[in-house]
Amino acid sequence: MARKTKEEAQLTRSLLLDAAERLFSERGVARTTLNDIASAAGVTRGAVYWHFQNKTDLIHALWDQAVLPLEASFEELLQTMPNDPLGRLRAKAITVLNEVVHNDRTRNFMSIVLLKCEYVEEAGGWREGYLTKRAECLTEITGDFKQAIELGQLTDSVDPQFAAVGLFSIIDGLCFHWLMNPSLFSMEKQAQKYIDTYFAGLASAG
Amino acid sequence: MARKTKEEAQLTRSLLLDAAERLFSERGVARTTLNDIASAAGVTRGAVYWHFQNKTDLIHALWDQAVLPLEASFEELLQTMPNDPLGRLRAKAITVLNEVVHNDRTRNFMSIVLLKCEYVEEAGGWREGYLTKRAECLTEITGDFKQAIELGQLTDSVDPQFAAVGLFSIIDGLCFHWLMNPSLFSMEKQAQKYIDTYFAGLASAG
DNA sequence: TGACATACATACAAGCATGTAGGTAAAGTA
DNA sequence: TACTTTACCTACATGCTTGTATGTATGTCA
Repeated sequence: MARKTKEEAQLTRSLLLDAAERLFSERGVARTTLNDIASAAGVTRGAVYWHFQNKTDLIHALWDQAVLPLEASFEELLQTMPNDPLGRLRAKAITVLNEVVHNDRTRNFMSIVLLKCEYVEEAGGWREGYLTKRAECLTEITGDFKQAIELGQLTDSVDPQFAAVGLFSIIDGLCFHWLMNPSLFSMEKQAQKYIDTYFAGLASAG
Repeated sequence: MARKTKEEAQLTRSLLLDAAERLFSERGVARTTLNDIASAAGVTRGAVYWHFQNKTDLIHALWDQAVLPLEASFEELLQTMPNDPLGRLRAKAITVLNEVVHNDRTRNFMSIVLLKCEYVEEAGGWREGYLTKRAECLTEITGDFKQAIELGQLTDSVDPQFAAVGLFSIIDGLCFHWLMNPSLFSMEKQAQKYIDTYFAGLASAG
C-alpha cells in the first residue's frame, strides 16, 4: 500500500481518535483493543503505533481533542457576560449538561470519563492528567464564585471552594445518572432546574 | 494440601471476597486478575473457580456483600424516625457520605462502583444488576420525598422524582470527587452542609 | 531525478489471563 | 472403616493483546 500525503496522514490520525472515542464509549477502555480501533478506522495497528506511542498516549490525545469544544464555549460565555459571574456559572453548567445530550463528542467523552474507564494510579497513567485538569476547572469555578461574592451576588457566608465543589459534583452526578440510564429523567428539560435549585440553596445559605 | 472443613471453606470464600474488594479498589476491576485475588487470599485460582463461576460471578457476590451494611443502617433510620421522611432522607444521605469516609468496606465499594470499573452492556455483565439496584434505591428515595410532600415538609410544587434524582446525583457526585481526590475537601465536615444546601434549594422551589 | 523520509502494513515473539481437566488428601458419612 | 464428596492445587491448552522489527511503496525535497 502506498504512502499518504501529510494531510491524509492527519486524517488517519483523526479517524483513529474518532474510532477510539466511539469504541471506548461503547465497550469501555479496557475492553477495547488497539486492533479494534485500527480496524474501525480502516487501518492496521501499524498506523496506531505510528501516530501514538501506545494506548495511554492515545487516550491523552483523545482528552486534548475532546475538551476543546467545552473550553471554547466557556471562553465564549466569559465574553458574553463579563460582569455576571453567577450567571456565567449557571450558563456554563447548563451548557455542559446540554452538550452531553446534544453533542456526540461531549457525550462520548463524558461517558468514557464517568462510566467507561478505571482510575488507577500507575506510572504513565492518565489519572494524573485528569486530576490536574479537574483541579484547573475547579479553580476556575471557584474564581467565579469568589467574584460573585465580591459583587454581592451571593452572601459572603458562602465559601467559594465549597460552592464550587458542590456545583462540580452535581454536574458530574447528573451526567453519571443520565448516561447510566437516559430514560431516568429528561436532562434537557430539567438541567437548568437542577442548577437553579442548587443556586437557590446557596443563596439561602447559613 | 488438605481439605478444609465447611467453616474453613466459608472463610476462604470470605477471604477471596475481601481480597477482591481491596484489589479492585486499588488496581481497578479490569487490571485485577483472578490470580492476584487468589494470591492475596493465600490460595490459588482453583479456590476461586471452586467458589465462583468466574470473575463476573465474583463481582455479583461482592456486590451483595457490600450493599448489606448500607441497607441495614437505612432500615435502622426508618425505624428511628418513622414520621419524618425529610429528616430520614437527610440522615440517609449523610450516613452514606460518612460511611464512605469511615467504613473501609463502603469506601472500597463506592470506589469500585464510581472509579474502578467500566459499565459496558454485555451478556452476563453486571451493569444490568447495578441498574436494577439503583432503580430500587431511587424508588425508595422518591417514596420518601412523596411522603415529605404529603406531610407538608415540602411544597407540592416539588416533583419527588426530580428531587430524588437530584439527591442521588449529589451524593454520587460528591463521592466521585472525594474518592478521586480526598484532599480536595473534607467530606466529614461538609457532607451535611451540602445536603442541607440542596434541601434548602428544594424548599425555596419554584 | 535520485536519495531520503514518511506512513503505514505485515510478521513475529512473548507474556498473560482464562478456562478446564485431572490429581489429591482430608472431611464427612453410612 | 470404607466409601464418597469436598475443597482445593497443579498442569496444560488456548486465545488474545501488546510491542517491536522489518518490509515497502510512495511523497518530498534538493
